[in-house]
Amino acid sequence: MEPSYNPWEVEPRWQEAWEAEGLYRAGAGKRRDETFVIAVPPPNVTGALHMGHALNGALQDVLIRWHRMRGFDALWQPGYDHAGISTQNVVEKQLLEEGTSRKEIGREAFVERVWRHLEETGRTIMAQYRRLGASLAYDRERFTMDDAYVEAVMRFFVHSWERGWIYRANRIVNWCPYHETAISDLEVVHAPMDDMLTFASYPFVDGSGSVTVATARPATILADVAVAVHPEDDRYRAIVGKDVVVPFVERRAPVVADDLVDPEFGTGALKVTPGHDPVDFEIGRKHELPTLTVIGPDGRMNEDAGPLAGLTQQEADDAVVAWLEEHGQLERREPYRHNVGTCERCHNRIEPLVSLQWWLTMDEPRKPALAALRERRVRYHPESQHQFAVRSLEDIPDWNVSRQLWWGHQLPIWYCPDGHVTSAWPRPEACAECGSAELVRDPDVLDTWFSSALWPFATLGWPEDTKDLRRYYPGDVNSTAREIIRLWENRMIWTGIELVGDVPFHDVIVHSTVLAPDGRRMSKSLGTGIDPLEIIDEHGADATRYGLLKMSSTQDVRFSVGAVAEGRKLATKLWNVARLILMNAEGAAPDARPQAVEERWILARLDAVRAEVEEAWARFDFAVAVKALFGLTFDDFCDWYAEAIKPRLYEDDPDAAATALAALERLLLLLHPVMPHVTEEIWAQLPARRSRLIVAPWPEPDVRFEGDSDALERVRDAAEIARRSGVLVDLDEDERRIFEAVVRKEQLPVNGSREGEIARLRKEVARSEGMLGNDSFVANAPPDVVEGEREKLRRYRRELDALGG
RNA sequence: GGGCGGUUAGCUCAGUUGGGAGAGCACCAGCUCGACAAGCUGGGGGUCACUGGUUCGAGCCCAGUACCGCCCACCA
Repeated sequence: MEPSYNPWEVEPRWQEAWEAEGLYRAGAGKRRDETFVIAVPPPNVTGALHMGHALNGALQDVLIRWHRMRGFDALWQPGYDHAGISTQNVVEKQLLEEGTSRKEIGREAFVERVWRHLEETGRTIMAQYRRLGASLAYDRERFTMDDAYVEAVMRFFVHSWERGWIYRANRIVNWCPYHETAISDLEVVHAPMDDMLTFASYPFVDGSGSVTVATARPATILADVAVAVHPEDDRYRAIVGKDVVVPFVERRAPVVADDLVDPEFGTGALKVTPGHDPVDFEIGRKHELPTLTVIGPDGRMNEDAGPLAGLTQQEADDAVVAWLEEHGQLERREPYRHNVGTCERCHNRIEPLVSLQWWLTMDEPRKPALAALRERRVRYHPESQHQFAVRSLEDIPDWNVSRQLWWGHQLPIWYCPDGHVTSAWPRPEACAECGSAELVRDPDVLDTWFSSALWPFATLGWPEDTKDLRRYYPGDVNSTAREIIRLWENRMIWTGIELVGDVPFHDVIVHSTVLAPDGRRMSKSLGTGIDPLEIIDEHGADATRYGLLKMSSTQDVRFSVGAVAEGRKLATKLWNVARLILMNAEGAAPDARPQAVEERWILARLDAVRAEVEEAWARFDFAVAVKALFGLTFDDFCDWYAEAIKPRLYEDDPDAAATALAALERLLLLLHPVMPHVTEEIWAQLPARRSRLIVAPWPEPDVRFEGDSDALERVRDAAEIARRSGVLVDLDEDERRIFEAVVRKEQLPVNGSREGEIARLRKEVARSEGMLGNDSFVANAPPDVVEGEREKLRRYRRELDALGG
């Protein structure tokens, strides 16, 4: 073996070998009929692997590798999302740099351009997942724009249409003036912004004075249709029902009462602009007010803004403020910091605009999903996220599914010259109502998440009744970030139930958010991002996986290189102890036939940790499993077992060699899901290996040594006492042999003294006797706790006795 | 504003029905002994954020306070 472990040479070699040998494919090494399926959350087709992907990849790979070793027919489905607005954004920026625009080159050329861009630079993440050692079924890569996938999306839309779930409505939506499309609430990011709050007085028509309102956007005064006050607000009770004159446009508008108004804010009187504010839209609807629009899709003032038409909002704000000042209706302006909605892709300010969009009602579709969650047929982990998922479904608003983009799935909606609307796929020959053949397709595309929602089954061939769909659906686990629950997870659940007749998976892991080391969010714009590939390059994939799994326990965790370094240490240690055993076991074959105390003990420990790790994997507690494996390797296997058998290995004891190989084999099996590369590399050098470790059978429970797990404890206690006091307590022959192998005489005692140790033990005895002498404790504490305390007291007394205390 | 989570050693974090306060890193001391100096052995270091409560007993349970973070959100 090489004298030192080199992950940079070993890891890529195994990654290539596993894939070339077909061991990443679905069902590789299967020994039973049950399936285990995870569909990877499809990353953006233009994106690069970030820390969240790496963390999520590591923990999904652990589950996949573990089940593969257990003999399941395991499938980890890879692929990409076309990411409508995000991808369109990338290509539009390129066009801008080239001095042109999507509008200039036209839709067809633009879409072609996107495809070309993807061919050149897209689809890089799966290569990066390979570098992490992620055992995805790369031969099955899918893309949400694949022909077959488009079929599924079209079928889903027409199905929803036929169910009567699709409708078109003029509503106020979040409008991105840069992309010129509606986006959903979930795509809006709120950010603090410094504005001015303008106080303007609106005179009453009857000349009886005026009412003052506060606004952050004076330009929208042009679309005001009312002033609203809270019905309980005594200051304004008298003016409800009066009419005011809207400044600038000098339009007559009523004062209405509505409890949506917050009496605490500003003056307690609100100008009502249904065309440009969601709250006002709602007030307008309740009071049957007209909806006026003065801002266009490009964010500028439109033709209804009269003299201000064509101005930017900033310019229009200034013009209106100037008008107010001139007419003595400007009371004051003050600085005002508040949260405003921005587009999550381009960070431009969102414009609430009234617009005609397609919607999917959620009343019906959510019901079976809610039932599935309540009956725990789908379970979110941790439990707090389950509650959140349920609440999200309970409060779910209708889904705006149309986007005014060019990159995406165009709606299968057709208009005839007479205005009839039909939804069909493929393109119908003629209008169903009037027979006209001059059908025009709706230009809008579907929300990206409309297609993502089908991921667990469209990747398996739905709507065709394929062999894969029958075998691998429903899947088992889905793992994702917290903010994706409403965008993706819940939607997969109700579409799965509706379209395929069953939930797509039974467990949803909501993994931790990895923050930058300083506690801030990792983000490109903040410059706080850490590239997981750089971490892999520096420390190796195994170490990175270990570190990420260790960081997966809490809701938010700061990225710590220390955790990765710990993983690297573990890989090196494992490599070295394997070297010790292999160099001294020539000619031996792995055979667990333990005679000696330390052999029974390590095999019992290996089995205890196997059980512990299985339990942790099963409840998705990755950090606990990884910690147990670290302790097993360092403390139990290397520091005690390997040291104890060293003298026997040097003497070419065949039993020691055979058992050591068997124990090492078991250790490698347990570690493989976390550190696949270093374990496979060692496995390949074991004598009489039967298969690759990646498909080797996971160890069965080993009950032979039950009770032997404590066999070494006496030796460890003796070592402790010896180090503290220099006194060797009574040991039998085997125990003495181990003691002498592990504990070096010249180090005894390092410090402390017999007297000090006796004092320490006497203190412990006093504490223990105090507890046991307390009747309340004996009466109220659980019996096993009391018994445990008695056992401790007996041990302290024994040790005191041995020391002559 | 709402929801969720956090506050334990210098740092990053464990602590599983309430009963000995821990790991890794960092630090200090001593070790080239036939796996490993990316190592080995030992050591120092904590008012478990704060206040009150329940209990024989609280890092853990309850109430409140402070600070931090994430997610969500229609205060113009």
